[in-house]
Amino acid sequence: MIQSNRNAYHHGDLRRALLDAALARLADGEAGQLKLRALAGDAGVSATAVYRHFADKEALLAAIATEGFEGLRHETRAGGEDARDPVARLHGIGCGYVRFAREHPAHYRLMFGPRMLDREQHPELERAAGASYAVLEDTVREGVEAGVLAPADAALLSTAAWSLVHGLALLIIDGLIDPERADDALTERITGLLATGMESTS
Amino acid sequence: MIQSNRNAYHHGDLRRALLDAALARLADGEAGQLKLRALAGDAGVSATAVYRHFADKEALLAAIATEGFEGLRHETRAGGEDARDPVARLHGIGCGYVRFAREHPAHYRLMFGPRMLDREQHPELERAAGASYAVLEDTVREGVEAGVLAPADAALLSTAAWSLVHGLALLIIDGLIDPERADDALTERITGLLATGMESTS
DNA sequence: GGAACAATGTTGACATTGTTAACACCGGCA
DNA sequence: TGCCGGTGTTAACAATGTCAACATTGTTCC
Repeated sequence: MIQSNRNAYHHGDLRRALLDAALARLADGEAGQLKLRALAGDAGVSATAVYRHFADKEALLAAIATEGFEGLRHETRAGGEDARDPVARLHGIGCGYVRFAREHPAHYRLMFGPRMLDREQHPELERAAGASYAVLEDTVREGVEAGVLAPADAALLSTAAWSLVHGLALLIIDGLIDPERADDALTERITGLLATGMESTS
Repeated sequence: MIQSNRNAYHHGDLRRALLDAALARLADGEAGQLKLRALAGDAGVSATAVYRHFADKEALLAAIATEGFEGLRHETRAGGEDARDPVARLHGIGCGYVRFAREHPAHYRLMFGPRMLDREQHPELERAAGASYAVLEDTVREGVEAGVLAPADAALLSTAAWSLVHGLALLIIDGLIDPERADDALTERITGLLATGMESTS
């Protein structure tokens, strides 16, 4: 386990360094596409060295997207943590979701940008994405079982909630919603509208 | 006004031909990026001829996106046409919206894909996008004025509705929702959940 | 300890693609 | 008729993903 073997040739953990470089560029805005040569340069390494750690560019992007989904999972979980009932938890999750997208717009776009078909070729991505969705899904199921959410198809409610926060997140980071308005309060009020329709009317 | 001057040199309406080629490729799925050389080839013309009609690739994409927004406007308008009250009209609009995305996935992705910042540099795009959004917005306003929608901030209701259909549309075309389930009925049930929260509770 | 071997980097080259520059053709107007 | 603007062509360049061949290092086994 070498951890920082900077002997001018072997890098130590180039894979990690490349991912960090990519994350840094995403955090900086970096409107356009990530460029392998640039990432390699950031890591102080030759362009083709990338291929020792990633099959191709798509594999690298998949790895980044995977980490994004892990972050999204944490943010949503944290958002719903100190909520008493499932409905309040859903609100927290929704706010966490949109907040993640707002704080990491380029990263979020990458997560949902490149055709999702390739997810089937990147099991890690598939798993991470599923895990992040499960946060929402599980809470909805909880709510249905607790009787506070309409006993409709639970999958339907999850899909609706996901659609709402996903759409809102994208509209915000694409600048289609006035950035002034785009804060937690907006998310809260909007998710509140859907929550009303999801609540048990019994 | 020459319309089909195929004298081996001057094309007649290359601009239109290029756009049609692009639309055809989008309709064919065409997972990746559109390539200028390919479009030029489809039109039977040299790669650089494109630049006589479009400043650059982005301008061509903007033109395509513009036509997409016009199509979206028509589809949503048609969807809400024969509805009696504003709420029913909103349902129709939502279904039309998602249907457009389902029927033209690549086109829809292009419309929202490339950073929206450049919209400010493409007035046509800006206008078309605004007009398509107005269909939804106007109907919401109608509903609020008619008293069937909650007298909350009308902009909030519009944003919520847009978020929901936009998110749903993207989840569907990105394959994140089981294609089996993705039909008008799904849209209808999901928009129904939000509509409940938007309706006037007086 | 030393020799094979796997892992990891490097250089050089190639194909693709967007884009520009310089030139060619065509149709209309003075 | 001759010029000119609009339109299309070829040649070439730069950026970028990727591969092949080679170099270097770390490891493992005798």
